[in-house]
Order: sequence, then C-alpha cells, then structure tokens
Amino acid sequence: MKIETSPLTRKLSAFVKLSASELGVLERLHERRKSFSAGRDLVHQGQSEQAAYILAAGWVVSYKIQPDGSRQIVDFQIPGDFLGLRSVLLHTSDHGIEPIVEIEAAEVMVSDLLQAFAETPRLATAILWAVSRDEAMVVEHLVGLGRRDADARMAHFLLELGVRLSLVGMGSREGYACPLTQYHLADALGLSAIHVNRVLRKLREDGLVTFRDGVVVFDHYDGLVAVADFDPAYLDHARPLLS
Amino acid sequence: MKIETSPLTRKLSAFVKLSASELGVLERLHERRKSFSAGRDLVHQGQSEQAAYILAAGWVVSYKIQPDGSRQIVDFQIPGDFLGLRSVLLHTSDHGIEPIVEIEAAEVMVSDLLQAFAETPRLATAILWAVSRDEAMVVEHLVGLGRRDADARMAHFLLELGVRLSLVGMGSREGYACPLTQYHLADALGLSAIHVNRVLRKLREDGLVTFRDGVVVFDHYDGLVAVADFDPAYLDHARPLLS
DNA sequence: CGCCATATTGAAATATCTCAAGGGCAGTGG
DNA sequence: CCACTGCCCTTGAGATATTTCAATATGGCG
Repeated sequence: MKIETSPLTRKLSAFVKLSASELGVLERLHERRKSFSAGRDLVHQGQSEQAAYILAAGWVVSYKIQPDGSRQIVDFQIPGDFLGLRSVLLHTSDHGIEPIVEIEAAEVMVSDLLQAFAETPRLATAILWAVSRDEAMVVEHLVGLGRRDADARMAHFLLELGVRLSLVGMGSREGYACPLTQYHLADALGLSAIHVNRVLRKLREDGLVTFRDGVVVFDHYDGLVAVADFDPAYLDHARPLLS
Repeated sequence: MKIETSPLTRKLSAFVKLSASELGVLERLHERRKSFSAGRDLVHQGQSEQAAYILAAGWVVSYKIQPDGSRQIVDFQIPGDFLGLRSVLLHTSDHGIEPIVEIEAAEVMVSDLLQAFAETPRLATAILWAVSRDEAMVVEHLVGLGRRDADARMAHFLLELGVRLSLVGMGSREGYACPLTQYHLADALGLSAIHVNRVLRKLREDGLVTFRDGVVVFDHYDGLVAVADFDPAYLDHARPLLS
C-alpha cells in the first residue's frame, strides 16, 4: 500500500489515468534525490545544464536580471513542477533558477527522460501536457502584467497559485502556506514592494484574502475571483497532445 | 540558380548550415500554399487545430482577449515564423491568431513535420532552435512589461522587430516597413493608444527613431539601444539542441 | 459627401513609484 | 542577558508616469 506518491505523480494523475507500469517508470525518474539550500542558484543566467530536476519539496523561483539590476520573476515552481526542462531540451537557459527555501529535487538526465518517453508514450503525453500548461501560465502572466491593475494582478496571482497547489495537495479553497516575501511578489507582479504591501492591505481590509506570516487565507473566494477576473480554464485545459 | 528562398530557410540558414537535401525537405514543407485575408482569425481562442503554418508573407498577431474585453498581444509573427506550431504539438490553443494584412502561409500537417524530423535530424534541431527563440522572446516581452517604462518598452520593441526582420531580409539598421497601427503597439506593450502616440512623438523629437506612414526609421540606432537597454543576446543565442 | 479607422493634442484624474522613516523579530556575538 | 544587525513588513507624503475623457485632424473609400 504505502507507496509515497510524488507530487508530480499526483499532478499528472489528475489529468491522465496512468497504469501501474507507467507509475513505476515515473517513480523511477525520482531516484537521484538531491537537496539544495535556499538562495544559491541552481542554474545561472546564461549557463546551460545537463540535467533537469523534478521538484519534490520546497519552492523555487525563475527570474531574469535586467542590465539595470532590477529583477523580473518569470514564474515560481512548486512541488511536482519541472526545473530547467526547457533549458535542457533546448540547450539554452536565459534565466536564473533559485531555491526560495531548502528544496528537495530529483535529478533527471536527458537520456533517462527520453528513454522513459520511449517506454511509455502515455507518460510522454502527460509530461508534455505539463509543459504546455507551464507555457500557458507564462502567457497568462504576461497578460496580467500588460492588462491588469495591481489589485487584479495580485488577486489573480494568489488564486492561480492556490489552484496549482491544490493539485498537489498543498492547498484548497481555504488557503495555503506560502513562503514568498512581499519582495518576491513585487518582482513577479512588476510592482514596487511598497505597493505590494498596500495592495495586500486593501485586499485584506476588503475581506477578500489575507496573506500574513507565510499563510494565504481566502476570506471570500468568489469575491477575489471577481476582482481578478479569474478564469482557471488555462490551468486545466483539455487533455492534450499527440499520443 | 534561381531557387526562390523562403524566409524560413533564410532564417534557419543564418544559424545552421543546411545541406542540399535538408534544404530540399525544408522547401517541400512549403508546398501547400494558402492565402488568408486580413482581420479574419486563423485560429480562434480556445479552438485547437490540426495544422500549423509557416508564414511566407505578411504579418500576423497572436493575442489573448480578456474577460473585460481588453486585448493583450502576446507576439507578432513575421515571414519565416511558425504559426500555431505549439498549438498543434500540444493540442491546445489559448489564444487567437489573426492576420494583420493579407498573408501567404504554407500549411504543414503534423505528420509531414514529424516525417521531416525523422529524415533530417539537423533540420529538427534548427526548427527547435526557432521554437526556443520564440519562447525567449515571450519571456523578454514579459520582462519588458514588468520592468521597463513606456519609452524603453517601445524602443526595445522596435529594435527587436528590426533584428528579427533583418534575419529574413526585410530590415536593417536603417529601418523597415511595418504595417502595425498604434493600437497594435498599445495592445502589445500594455499601454493606451494615446500614450503610444506620445511616446512615439518623444522618441522622434529626441532624434532616435521615426515611425510614420508604415515605416520605421532608426535615426540614431545606438541611442535607441541605450534607451531600451537592448541586449540582443536572447535573439541569437548559441547553437542549441540535442541532435 | 459622409463615414470609418487612424493619428494627434490638451487637460484633468488616477495609479503607482520613490523617498523617508519606523517597527518587529530572529540570529549572532559580546 | 543584552545590544546589534539584517531582513521583512508597514505607513505617510510628495513626485511621476500613465490613463481617461474630450476634441480635432487626416486620408481612404463607398
């Protein structure tokens, strides 16, 4: 019974029913477990790596540093997400990847991954689904920066994260634990940290959501959805893929 | 001699030296030529398509409509770019694709593409390079929206477009023809059309760049690069890929 | 001619930033 | 135990960038 299910397995299982053998292959990818401490870059901007990782525990941030020194966060990764998969497949990493807290991740060599794909096409399908979802999130993020005001951006961000975390059992409509600082939010949402603070206060005072002491609590989920104009369609889009 | 070289071939040749047979396969992909008129969506938001296209002539815009009706442009495609490649590979299109002018495009069935890949791995490499470059552009776009002010955003955008067009012989350091309206720029850069107008005026009065009557003229290229903090590294990154 | 899309400009309103300052709390070294 | 430092959060007030509203100009086109 007691087979500890990895977050990635959990996430993929929500969308594709995987057979026992497929699950076996998937778990085997998690063998080379490693730890990394917070704050030290996993991948430096401009460097290209040999291996990808599957995040098992902890939070990671992907960012890009501007010539003027400011930082734009492209995305956060949570357990079950791939790290640097694209960098490996495309031999190019133009952004940095840094653990926010101490993390656990499984190292996956390209060859292992390709072999797993060959063995179990349905698994390949599922993983490509995850990749396409990541891309959809980046696009949605771009839309948010271009077309939403600060309140909506923040609301949308917190809601999206909630949905993502729920998929791996780390969140619900009630809320979730979240180790991000207001500076992280600022760099992700294209705001100043000061304004992030004000926005959070406003959302809290409006009885919509409370982010405090590392915990996000949805005080009024539907109200927040309205503020954000949140439509989670892009997160659970139809079963994808050639397969 | 006179083999009319497609823009895609031109673009890829700038990065990977392709053999005669590879060039042949590439040109064969261009066989099913079609025209589409301006303004009618090629792909509707939410719809998923069977075929991808290689743009041969004209300009195309990829955008996403918000629930509130506003539009965010994700990217523009110019000759030599793929349309809907990701949508096809991942069976998911969450954004619309619309020709800006009358366009010519070659329809490519997934099967043709996969077969071409099997025949010529180096070609697959080259095309994946192009895909990864597209992604880098989206990320750079995201960074611009989050961390650049209106002037820098505009300058960066015009410069990036210049580099892209140069690769297919449609532009140079002097300038290029550009059918975009100020509304297109506004929706791409996350600004109001009115502000776009003012920004263009300022850049023109500062003697940096002139965008008028469908033509972009770089009056002072290096000055514009300075305003934009433009570093084209992400556009011509190292030869990529597993191959 | 009248109409529509695009471009232009001004003035007032608003969102967000910057600068400045202070508070809480955890770790660290005396 | 205390003082100190660093990191994160909070708040206020003035400065700035950008938007909105309103009005006008221009050219193509039925």
